[in-house]
Order: sequence, then structure tokens, then C-alpha cells
Amino acid sequence: MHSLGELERSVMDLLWAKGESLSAYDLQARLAEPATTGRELAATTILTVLSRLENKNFVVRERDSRPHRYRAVAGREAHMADLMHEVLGGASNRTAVLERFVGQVSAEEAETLRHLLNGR
Amino acid sequence: MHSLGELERSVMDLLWAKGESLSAYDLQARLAEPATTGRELAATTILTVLSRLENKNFVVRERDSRPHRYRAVAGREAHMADLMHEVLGGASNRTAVLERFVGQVSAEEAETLRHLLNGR
DNA sequence: GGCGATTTCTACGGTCCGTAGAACTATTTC
DNA sequence: GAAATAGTTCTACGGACCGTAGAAATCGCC
Repeated sequence: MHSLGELERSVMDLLWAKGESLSAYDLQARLAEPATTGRELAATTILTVLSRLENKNFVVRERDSRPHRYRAVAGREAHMADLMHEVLGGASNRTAVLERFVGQVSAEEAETLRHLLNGR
Repeated sequence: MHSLGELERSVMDLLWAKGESLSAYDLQARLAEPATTGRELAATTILTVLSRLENKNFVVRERDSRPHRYRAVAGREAHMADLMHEVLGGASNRTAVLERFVGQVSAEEAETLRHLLNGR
């Protein structure tokens, strides 16, 4: 799985936060807000980043709407779960990794996990 | 947490496989074997990589033995579990991530997880 | 068909990594 | 203890990836 740079991640965060699709100009405005990066970036910068994110299969582009709109392919949570599975998949001894992993979760999260495992 | 390049990862794999500490020359020989990278690398290359791994806190160096020996700080499984926790830690909604994660594990792994959670 | 909005192309500087020679330091050997 | 040898550190370069954005091309409207 491809990894994300800092600006790429900021863009994905915005797309993830807003479930809908956004145009490069929307993103430009959101990124300029102090709450996010606070930087005023050129529109072409955003477009380059979005194009790279498209190549990495993180976003899809709606080419029919006229400023193109971009939408996250997977939700933030799905992406993170994928990342966790990617790590786990690279292990020769998955059980040992899971053992370590479980050994470090908080009590509440252990409870959450038990609950989730029963609901399968 | 720092990330690893390809050669850095190969070196860590060797250090993880062999629990003990290894010298740069040991690693050079292991890396030259077809089973690993099959490449014949200069000794200084290995030393550079090890030095970077030391900076990233992946290995410790035993400076008293004369070809210095290097040892992995954490085991492979611990490292992977750490990575998974790092991903999870970056989530605003950890439960949602765990839900996705658990939803994708195999039946056997789900059983493993239940077992591990009960043994806490 | 020209003009403004939008997208694509091209590019440059920074960082990280693979790679290794050059320079330096420690150890052994005679 | 000086010379040879082994080991370590310094310096560097090329490639990949990313942030950044201007130039060039294209689209859509009047």
C-alpha cells in the first residue's frame, strides 16, 4: 500500500471529515483555514496532490462535474484498518504479533474487542 | 515512529531472525546469500545502514566488542504490534477502526484474539 | 472565435535511502 | 614502537518521493 506525505494526508483528512466529494478549490479554502494547515497554497498545488492521490487510489475523481470533484475511496477507519492488516500480513508469526498487540490495549478497548468478536 | 527502507528492513529481518547481536561483516555475508538479497554489498554500506538504524533506535551497538556488534532493540513482533498501535493511535474513532479491523480477520484469528483477550 | 476558468505538464528543491570511496582510528604484528 | 591491517566515521552522489507552483494546454461560454 502506498504511503502518504504530509500535505496528502491533510487533504485526505479533509475528504474523510467531509464525507462528500470536494473540488480542489474547496480544499484550497479549507487548507487555508488556521484550524488545518493555515497555509495559502496555489490551486495547482492542490491539483497535483489530488492527481497523485488518484494514482495511489486514495481518491476518485468525478470528471463530469466541472470543477472536478474528488472523493475518498475508503473511509478513514477502513484505511486505518487496512494499514493494520497490512502490518499484520507482513508477519511470519501473526499470533505472536496479535499477542503483543492485545497485550497493549487498554482495558476498555479489550472490552470493545471482545464485544466486536462476539458480534461476528 | 521512523519507517524503514528496503535494505534497512533486510538488515532488521536478519537481526530479528537471529536473536543475538551480529557484526556488520556477519550481516554482509548473510545479505550476500541468495536466500536474502543476493547482493554483495560493501562493508561500509552495511555500516552506514546500521548507523542509520541506530539513530532511528532500531538497533543498539555494542561498542566494546571489536567489530562492533548490533542487536535489535525490539523483537519483530513487538515492532509490528507497535506499528499497529501507532496506526490505531492516530484514529479519532478507535472503536470504528477496531470494528473494521476485527471484521476482516479470519475465523481462526478471531478465535486467537478471543483466547488472547481472555488470558489478560 | 476569443476569453476566463480549469486542468495537465514540467520542473525544482528538500528529504530519505542505497551505495560506497576517502579519511581517520584502533589493533595486531614484527 | 613503527608498519601493516582491520574497523569505523565522514562525505557524497544518484534516485525516489513529495511539496510547491508556473507554463502550457484545454474546456466552456458569450
